[in-house]
Amino acid sequence: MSESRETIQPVFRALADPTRRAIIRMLAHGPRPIGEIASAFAMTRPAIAKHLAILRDGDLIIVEPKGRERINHFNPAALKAATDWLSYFDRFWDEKLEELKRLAEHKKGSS
Amino acid sequence: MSESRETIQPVFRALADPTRRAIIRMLAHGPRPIGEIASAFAMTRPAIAKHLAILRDGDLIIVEPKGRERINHFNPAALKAATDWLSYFDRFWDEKLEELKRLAEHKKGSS
DNA sequence: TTGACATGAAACCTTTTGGTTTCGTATAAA
DNA sequence: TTTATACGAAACCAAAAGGTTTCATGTCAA
Repeated sequence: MSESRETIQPVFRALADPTRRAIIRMLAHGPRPIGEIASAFAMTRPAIAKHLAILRDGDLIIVEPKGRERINHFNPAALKAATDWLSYFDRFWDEKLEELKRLAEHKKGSS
Repeated sequence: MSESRETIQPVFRALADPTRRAIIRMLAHGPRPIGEIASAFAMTRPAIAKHLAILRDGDLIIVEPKGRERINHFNPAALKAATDWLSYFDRFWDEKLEELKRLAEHKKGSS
């Protein structure tokens, strides 16, 4: 009842940082080694390496060792956990909309 | 280009904590004052108050002052920003699936 | 008007986060 | 077989996050 899957925490955690979201967008357009990713940001390679570790933890990227490089691939399937969690609230939309509308009316009346 | 809206950061930040996600689920079933929310968790009221502040920052809840109570209402509309961000990646699904499939095959071959 | 209650707010503490610099190591290339 | 390159890993640091206890305040109810 509490949370559909325990795998959801690492995903939402990964999505919480703007740099990591930017990395996801970048890798969506094609796999890249760390060095190439790092050169696109105003921070050092080790900093990016940590972000990649967190993304890996959420299974959002998969690493392909290739010679002395390590190619990072985006794994869109991992986003499904987050999407599912969010879609649960679709059914509350109409109901809550009415509730909040009434609330706004009252507030207007008492101003 | 970087991020559809700057309003997305407070939303993803709010969603990153399991307690806050639990509060959202609770409030989806009906508005509640702080005290009632706090009594459902193994932490103090001020701790919950901080979580509510972060949720408010992401516009995920709206407060209705009512006498000496402050009723917290869930605002599902605020989740749209996150949903939209995620849905952008739907179009990469098939493409990446193939890419990762080939990757898995290669790995199998070289083990 | 006095007391109880629901809450906000401040001060404080510990752990996590997001970054850095420095160093070690495996692979590719000269 | 050197040398350059791409990376991982460790040690360190400041700031943010997630809690706590304590106190002040506004509102309801006797």
